[in-house]
Amino acid sequence: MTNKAVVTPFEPESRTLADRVCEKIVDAIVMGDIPPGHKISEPELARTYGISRGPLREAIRRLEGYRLVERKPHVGARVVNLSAKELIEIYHVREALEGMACRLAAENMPQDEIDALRHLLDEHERNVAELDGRSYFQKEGDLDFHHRIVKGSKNEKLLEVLGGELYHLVRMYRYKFSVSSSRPKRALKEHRQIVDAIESRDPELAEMLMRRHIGAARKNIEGQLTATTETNAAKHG
Amino acid sequence: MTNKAVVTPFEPESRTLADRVCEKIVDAIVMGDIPPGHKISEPELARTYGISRGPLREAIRRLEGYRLVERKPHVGARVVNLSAKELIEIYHVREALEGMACRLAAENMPQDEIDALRHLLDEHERNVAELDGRSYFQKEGDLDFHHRIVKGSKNEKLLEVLGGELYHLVRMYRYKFSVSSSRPKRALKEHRQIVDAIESRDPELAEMLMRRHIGAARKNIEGQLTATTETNAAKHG
DNA sequence: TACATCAAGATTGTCGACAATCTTCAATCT
DNA sequence: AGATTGAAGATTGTCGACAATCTTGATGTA
Repeated sequence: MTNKAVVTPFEPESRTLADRVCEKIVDAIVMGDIPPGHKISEPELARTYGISRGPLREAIRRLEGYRLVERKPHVGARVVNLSAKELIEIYHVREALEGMACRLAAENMPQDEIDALRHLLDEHERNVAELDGRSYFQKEGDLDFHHRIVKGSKNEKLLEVLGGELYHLVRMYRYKFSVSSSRPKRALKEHRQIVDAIESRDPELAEMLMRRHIGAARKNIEGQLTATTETNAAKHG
Repeated sequence: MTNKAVVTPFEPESRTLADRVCEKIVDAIVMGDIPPGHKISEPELARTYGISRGPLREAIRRLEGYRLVERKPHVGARVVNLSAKELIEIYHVREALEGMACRLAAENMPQDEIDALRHLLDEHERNVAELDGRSYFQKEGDLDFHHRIVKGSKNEKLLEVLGGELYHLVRMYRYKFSVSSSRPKRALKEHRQIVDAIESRDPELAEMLMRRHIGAARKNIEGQLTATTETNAAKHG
């Protein structure tokens, strides 16, 4: 698990212990260092990170808020197990929320942020050309694009919901399935269309394009999952 | 199986201390017993509820998850202050999420739940007729209607997001502004149209009607708020 | 008078220990 | 043998105390 404590020599660490430890555990879970379904033992993790159980419990409570772990009273916390059904559900939620975010961005996003978004897409295009897609940067870059649009909506609650409960789960799924955009060129084209709609200040079109974009990704995933399910059925049947 | 302690004699309070206290504080905040902006003092509340600071801090962490309080490190927690801007934001989020919920309900809601929903509306109609609207039952009943549709979508994540971060805030706003449906008859008619669309298994129409319904409520609120703002401006200007 | 400095008090963050509950596994009974 | 009961061990829930940080108000100076 790449322990990592011990050092941290020059760090004012103005934040609280729970803050830092929570961040570390989030990464460990998202990147699969702590596997899905794994028990979260308070004494063990407390030893691992060299802190007491108090701040650790605070961190675990936040993980629960991020929906990364599930807790049962007097039993403990386990890392969530990612089911295909839940992944589809998340994409439905994203379709609704990011569609609305895109609509609002077409109304509220400042021009300079739109320009920056275009530059980001140019950069992505270079990455896609160089690395032929399916790269780490492509994955995180896609999230960055979506995140900027949500910020551009100037709706704090949208940002809270998407960033609080959904963001980490989406990251986790991507690391697990490496599914991201298996069609990077198509996705990039759709991204450009979305920015065009935002810059044209056309909320209806912007929302529709974003919903199609996410809906297409969902259908793509549904296809992959049913395929693997059938494969497994063939194996075991 | 049937173990479950045989009888559950007089509330063994199988839940944890933090659970129960959290519930009490939620009600206290939502109903205005603890006013917006008020400081949440850990020692004070611990004395009030007769528990230690440990479980109380756990409860406060959950309140933070519900967005009912905001916490700053080394400073403490305060009850959120409800701004008009935030209320509008929440209605945008609801429009997106409940619109999607309604679409999915048109696809997945079982017939018996649709029937129950119709009965609920009949009951509401009686209440509206008797009490001439603006009653407590009307407020909670409206939330009940919306809640059932979200459950009917059979999408757990939708239920989590709406129930976890938004539900309590909406309740809180209603208690504070007593704004709810200032047009109960109109709202009831819209509710019936929505159920019709769901029963017709028409996802497009169902989503559109729900979005219009919530959008209308938002515009209604926007009107009231700008009106009061102007009044205040006139007063103080 | 207004502003900066600093000390006292209070509050939050952290820790270690005890109590309540759950899990495990061996012994017993049908 | 299979199921059931019970005790041992471990884990979570709860508590009280100490340390670190913030807030408040008084003091002194320009």
